[in-house]
Amino acid sequence: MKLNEIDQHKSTEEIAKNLLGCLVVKETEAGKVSGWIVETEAYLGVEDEAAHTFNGRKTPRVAAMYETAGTVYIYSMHTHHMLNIVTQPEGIPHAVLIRAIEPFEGEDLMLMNRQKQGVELTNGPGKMTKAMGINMSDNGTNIEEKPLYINDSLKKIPQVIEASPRIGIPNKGIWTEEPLRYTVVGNPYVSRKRGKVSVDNGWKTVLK
DNA sequence: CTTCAGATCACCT
DNA sequence: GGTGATCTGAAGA
Repeated sequence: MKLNEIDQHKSTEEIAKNLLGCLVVKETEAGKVSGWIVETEAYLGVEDEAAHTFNGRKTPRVAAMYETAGTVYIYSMHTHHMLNIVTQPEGIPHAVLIRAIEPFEGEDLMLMNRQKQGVELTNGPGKMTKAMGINMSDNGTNIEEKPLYINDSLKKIPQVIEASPRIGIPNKGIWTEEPLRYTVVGNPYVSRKRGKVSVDNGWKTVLK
């Protein structure tokens, strides 16, 4: 499948916004799980102090970041995994972190993986990867191919997209405050959410 | 409701 | 040996 959202001519910030509303799908032996992306963050390669590739750092762990657009980069930390998608041509280590999803298919499988209910199922980067069964075996694979892929033919459109500072980035100069985090306003699965939930979970009504 | 410490480990220095 | 792109449960306001 060809992904319109990952166009190498677009900026990483633009792609981060376009990915909101896309469906992430993981197919495992146990079954299929999927959910709509409701929260992303942009990481801007060598100049971004908050990125793992700041100042051109290139170690085995971050190697996938330097691959072509659409490559999956998994970062593990504190026994949690985080899902990233490379956004630029080979050699330019920009990526978008998928921070939260709204469950669609396979919610029963997510419940088994997480032992949590409601928004706690997928409202954070480590939570959604655990719920969907995403792990290091997905590192370096392509987001346009199974078993982990994005389906943009069922895309939802956010009513309002909000930009805010990224989470967990202290003491990184201007990069701590830079609004590179994008959320679907009013969606209950957005992490660290305050305020109330919108009708339709913040999605525009489908008019087809 | 909000804040905070501890878990726990791969990877870097 | 030190450090996190986090999560959780417990304690405080």
